[in-house]
Amino acid sequence: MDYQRTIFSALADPIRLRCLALMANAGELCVCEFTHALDAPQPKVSKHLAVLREAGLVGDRRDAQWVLYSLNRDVPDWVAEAVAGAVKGVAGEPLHREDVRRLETMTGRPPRHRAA
Amino acid sequence: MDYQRTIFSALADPIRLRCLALMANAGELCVCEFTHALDAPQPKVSKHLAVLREAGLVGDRRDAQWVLYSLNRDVPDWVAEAVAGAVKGVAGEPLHREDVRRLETMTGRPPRHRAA
DNA sequence: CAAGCATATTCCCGAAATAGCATATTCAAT
DNA sequence: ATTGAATATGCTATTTCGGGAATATGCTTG
Repeated sequence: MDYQRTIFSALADPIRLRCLALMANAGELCVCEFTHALDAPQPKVSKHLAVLREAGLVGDRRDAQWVLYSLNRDVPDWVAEAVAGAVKGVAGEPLHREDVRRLETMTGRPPRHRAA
Repeated sequence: MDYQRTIFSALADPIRLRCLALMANAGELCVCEFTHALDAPQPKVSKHLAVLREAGLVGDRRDAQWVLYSLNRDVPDWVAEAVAGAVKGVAGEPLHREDVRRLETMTGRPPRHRAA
């Protein structure tokens, strides 16, 4: 039952939900993109992404100086369902629209390479 | 964004997840049935049910000396989706099977009346 | 190797969540 | 009115969580 707790605890934070919604929307993102879109301090963002990673909800890969995070699709069905619900819930929020806008107007975003 | 946090925080506890799974399985249940099925102290169960109620995930009604709790179906779609995922996740756990067994073998369960 | 950017980690603190125990409240029956 | 069962609440101790600031690590380029 610890696993369920881990999953839902990971979902129980606005910053983490906003990160998930951004990834659902834009695919792979690096930490500085989250930082910019959320308008939040980098260590804070980094720590929250670590929580998502440790819960197995996201994967990360290094590309040059960036670390790119993306949704992990390889999760149990019920987890995917819960995450889908979470993302839909966040997508309806004005705050999320602002996040998307800030992301899209961000300058100096890292070049996009293909994932493995 | 506080609402999302409330919902997922409510789901981020094993006792509460087990309660939800029991209700999904057996419909309306009174506190003493939860207490017996979960094999947990009554005040603890009562407080966790209060968290679920305050999050809007369950409803309660009084019937004579009992208070009956049941899943609230009148929630946003994304909430229903998240809860469905949670319940599925719990349903696969051995612990939940034991909860169901303890509930079914419980003696002195309150008589079932019809809800309004 | 030095410098600079991107990211992760550590430390400390205040806020919030949880458990356990005792006690209060509510209702039914006598 | 009193008793007993069912439920809720209050209190305290403990733990967990999130934020902020500083710092460390890793990668890239010159």
